[in-house]
Amino acid sequence: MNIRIRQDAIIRSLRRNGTSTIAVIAQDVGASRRTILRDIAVLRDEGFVIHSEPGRGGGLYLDPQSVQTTARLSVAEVFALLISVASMRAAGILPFSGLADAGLAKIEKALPSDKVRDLRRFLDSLYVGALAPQVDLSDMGRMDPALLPAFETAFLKRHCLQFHYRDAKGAETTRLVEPQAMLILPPLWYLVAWDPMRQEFRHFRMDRISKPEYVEGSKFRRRHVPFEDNVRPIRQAFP
Amino acid sequence: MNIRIRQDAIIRSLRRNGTSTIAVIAQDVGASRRTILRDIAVLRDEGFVIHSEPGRGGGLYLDPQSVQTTARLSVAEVFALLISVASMRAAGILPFSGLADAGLAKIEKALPSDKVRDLRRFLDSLYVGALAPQVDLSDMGRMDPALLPAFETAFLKRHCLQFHYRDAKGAETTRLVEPQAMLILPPLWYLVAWDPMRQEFRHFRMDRISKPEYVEGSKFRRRHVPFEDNVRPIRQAFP
DNA sequence: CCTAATAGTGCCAAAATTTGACACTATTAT
DNA sequence: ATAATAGTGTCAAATTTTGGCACTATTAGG
Repeated sequence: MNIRIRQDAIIRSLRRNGTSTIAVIAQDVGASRRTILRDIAVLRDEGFVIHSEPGRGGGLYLDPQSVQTTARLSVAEVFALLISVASMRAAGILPFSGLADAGLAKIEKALPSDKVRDLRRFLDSLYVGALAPQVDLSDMGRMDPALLPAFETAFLKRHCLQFHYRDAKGAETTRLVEPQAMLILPPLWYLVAWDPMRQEFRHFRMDRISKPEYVEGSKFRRRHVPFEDNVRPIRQAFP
Repeated sequence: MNIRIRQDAIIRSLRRNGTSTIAVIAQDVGASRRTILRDIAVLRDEGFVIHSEPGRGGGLYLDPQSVQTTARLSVAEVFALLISVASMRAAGILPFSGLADAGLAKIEKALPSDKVRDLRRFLDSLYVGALAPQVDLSDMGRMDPALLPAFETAFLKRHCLQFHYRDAKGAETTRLVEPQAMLILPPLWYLVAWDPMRQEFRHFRMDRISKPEYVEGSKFRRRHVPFEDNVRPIRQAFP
């Protein structure tokens, strides 16, 4: 049995029975007494506080406060959580916001120091998404909110996006691009993307995009070109 | 060698070299090509985005956005985060809820399974019954819709905007700025603008702005400075 | 077109790690 | 004194991981 699953079973058994003995746990999870002892040593090492009493009538007891979790979150995930908690608190409707903050503080602290810069850089693409779903204003009139999911997916999975694009002269073409960021300059939304056909970054007005679909497993080599060096000035995006 | 340690070494190697090949990594960490390939499959499974190109001149590239963090959260903290995200989603106002969910799913997965059940049960009863109704979307408010026209004009005509701003401490100042974008983190709106006096980008909470008026014939050139180097982190925008 | 260099997969035997059994020590209640 | 418990050390057996090999697919260059 997978060690992870077995350790989970041990914790479960301890919690269920309150106090337990190694023999009982071994029976419970279907492993030998020796193995359970080894696993418990590991769990203690990982921060679980497991009290024990030797002797007749003795046993094990899991300190309930010591239940912790480790999870590896991507910067994007941390950010999504940040947005969520910050917005809720700002709205004054988040109970336990102190706890949520404490949790997030831990997560942020666990980010390697150079990732703080990454986090800021990531703002680019988030700027966009952060705004996206519910902006319900006459502003938004010019772009179809139904388009957004495909773009979100494309950003996050880093897939190519294919769509129909009607340019300023009304000519319609099919594009296959690698999305880099969303830029919102009310009332227009722009997709900033690498166009591999033309080998350059382009802005696409969202209200001129139709039938988007993301193409899994991009057949184009990814651009690792720093964003800021390659995006054409915003000015040019304005017709 | 321990698989965790080896995977860390692979990530380190990828980050150090930017682009790399399997053969080089294998040399680097002292394992066979086959093993590196297996490890990379696992890393991808765990959320690392590793791009690859076959063929002569091909190789691997670790997407910097997939940088991950490990943090130990107590059950209470996870709980608070769950409430936050679930409430936001229930109210339909959480952007990138997919990401937040993914993050929380990871956290939950790392919790003993009975805890997860407890959390879910509690959450279901909580957000349906208590939280969701409190989220009032009409409260998009906090910002006066009457302000928008002036801002729209400023954006479109690319004029400077002057307004009164009351900061977190209640102090009121007059600002003259060049609007760049609107950042919407419901229910708060932020104006992202270049402040020529202070020579930096600033966030202004819209609900703290009053008496806006645009100044025709801006004497300031519009800034196209990349966001990431100049915008203060969103977090700091929340007092 | 051909060749070299690369990512990726399937298979299997060898290598390494984990597990279980057993013998042991120390502690405690009856 | 005895029974029941936590905990440790050792070693062979069981299981998992690893490396080697043969393979396919893709790409760049000659």
